[in-house]
Amino acid sequence: MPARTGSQRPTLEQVAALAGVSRGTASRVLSGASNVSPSAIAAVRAAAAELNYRPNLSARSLVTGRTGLVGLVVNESNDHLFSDPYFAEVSRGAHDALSEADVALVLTLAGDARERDRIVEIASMRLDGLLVIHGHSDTELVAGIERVRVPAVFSGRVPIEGESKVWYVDADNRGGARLATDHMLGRGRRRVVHITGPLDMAAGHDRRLGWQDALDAAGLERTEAMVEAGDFSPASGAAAMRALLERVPDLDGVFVANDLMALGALQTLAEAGRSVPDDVAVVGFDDADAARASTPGLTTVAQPMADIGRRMAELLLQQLASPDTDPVHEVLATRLVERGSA
Amino acid sequence: MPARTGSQRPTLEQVAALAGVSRGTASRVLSGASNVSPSAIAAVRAAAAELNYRPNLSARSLVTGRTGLVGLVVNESNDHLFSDPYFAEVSRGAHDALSEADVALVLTLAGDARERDRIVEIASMRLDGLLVIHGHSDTELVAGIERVRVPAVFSGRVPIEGESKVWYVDADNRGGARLATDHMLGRGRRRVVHITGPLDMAAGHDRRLGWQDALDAAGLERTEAMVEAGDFSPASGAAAMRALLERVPDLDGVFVANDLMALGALQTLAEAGRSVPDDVAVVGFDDADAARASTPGLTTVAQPMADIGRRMAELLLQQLASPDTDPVHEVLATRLVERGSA
DNA sequence: CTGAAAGCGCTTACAG
DNA sequence: CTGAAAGCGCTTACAG
Repeated sequence: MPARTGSQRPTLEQVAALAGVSRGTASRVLSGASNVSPSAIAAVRAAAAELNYRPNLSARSLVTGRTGLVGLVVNESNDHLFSDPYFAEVSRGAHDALSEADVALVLTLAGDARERDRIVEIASMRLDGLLVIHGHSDTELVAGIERVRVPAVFSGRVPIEGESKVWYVDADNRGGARLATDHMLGRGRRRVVHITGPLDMAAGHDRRLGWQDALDAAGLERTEAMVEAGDFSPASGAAAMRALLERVPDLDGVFVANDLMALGALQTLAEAGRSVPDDVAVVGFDDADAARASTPGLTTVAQPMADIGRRMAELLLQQLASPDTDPVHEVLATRLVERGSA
Repeated sequence: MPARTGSQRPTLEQVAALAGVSRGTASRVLSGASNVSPSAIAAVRAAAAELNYRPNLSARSLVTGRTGLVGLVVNESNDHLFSDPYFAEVSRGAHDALSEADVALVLTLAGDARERDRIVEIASMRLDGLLVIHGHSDTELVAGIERVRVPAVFSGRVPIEGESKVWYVDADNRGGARLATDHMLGRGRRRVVHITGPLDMAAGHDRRLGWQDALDAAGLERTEAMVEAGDFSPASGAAAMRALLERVPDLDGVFVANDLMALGALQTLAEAGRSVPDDVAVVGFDDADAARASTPGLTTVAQPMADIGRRMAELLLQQLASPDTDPVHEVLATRLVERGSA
């Protein structure tokens, strides 16, 4: 007798009995097999409806070896990441694509090393695969995933440099950053500095490269003094902007690696008496809600976040269907959203 | 043979064989039962470690009747809700409490009626219970949950008015709103208007009541013209602020039902040439990241979001352990966070 | 097209 | 304290 009270849910056995067929036939009907007679189909469907039958997924999993569960791994050692719209949108895209395949998303937060190990363990026990969001390039997690051989797709290129052996979907961060910087250069800015994201994340690393590309292509001077690192939080953006104003007093543009930091930078600029966009142009990245609410509105680079999630899910499903395929990598285009700040 | 390739994971049978005991005894050791000999414990643990044994959770669920899976229901028919920090923090709190009990969170997004039905269906098939976040007072969802008798705990009072038959954990929205409004009144403001959240959400409804409480207690005039509804988005906050400035030109304070809308209101005030806090005091609600990044910093009401999630999880676990208990309701305290805007 | 049967990997009274 | 056995609810070759 199950521990759970009131679990007198109808079983396939009862559906079959009511329909006057065997359990095997009932199973075939409900799983949509082709080799069943029309009369059996009708009888079983009617019986299932009458009893309000819902299959016991644990029983199904036990025999199929599939749980219909995919882990959504969020590396939130950094508090700000989790409230980042990126997480929300990518999750939504993944959720939608997975729902269509009757696969559910299990939320797994990887705060520290202990939790990361735990995720790999949980994955090996009850998950068909993993969707890994963002992830400060986490070599341990990648190693753990490879060790237990659980299918996985990452959001963002992994690893940051060198050949990738894992599946991933990424936005064209480098191209987007180039777009942002070119936009300012095209409007006459000549001293465009950069506030980076965490450089151990592909997004941080690549956006920096895009900024470099633009400056180099324009033949402008580019020094280390023109770059200051942030951690994607508003406070870090404000601090980085202060450092840059100190080091490069004649700056007239700043490409900030995300919107949250750009908001912080905007505040610092206001406090320093520099008007935006007249004195200094500012472009962020992400097209976050907050980018719309700032004064002036933040010009930013939008990435197709929901599409990234959707493609991640599709690639995982594909990987589940045919394991041992070579890793697939996809890069999705970004676009500039002009508002008032540049 | 299971469909999944490479699923030659060791079974309990193999662990038992290696340990030289029966499957039953191995099971007892691994589940921490007390009636096992020390030597059996040692042998089984060693064997499990050597084989790197991980229990098959589907098999366990099949006999226990418990899946160890709890659904996190997010009503995101409103886009902004999902990127709200509330979601992130509550989820994190719930996740942490649940992890300790080896229970995993399944993300379920309730975008439309169809998805809502689907959630109830999924719940009845594979979830032990439901944690429902925010939820525009969704009577259909509540009805569906009661119909399939799945244990659930809501964040936020349900229903908005009248006796509640469901379990919930809520922040003291009314008290917090009172705190916010009193703060402005205490500093000499006399015309404090209010931008509400969706009034079909307990948070929106109760925060409005708190604002009323404060004005009434101070014996100040309070009219319908002093209230404008928003939907928790920055844009709606900006629009509401415009309407209020029109109707109540001599306003000197505004209590905004959340920070995102407060940011929008701040922008409108700036465009209208009203300085904050000199001309108009502004207080938000949530203590969102963005509240720190604005200029001036937003004075706001913080609610213990992670604690709400944690308590929700604990109450659900309690409900699972002893079903048919009377519903429990918990209200957690809020506090004022002073920054520059009031 | 269908039924009978085996089996997925576990837990849990039951007897001893 | 332990083993043998039943059984959780499904799917899937297999034979017909």
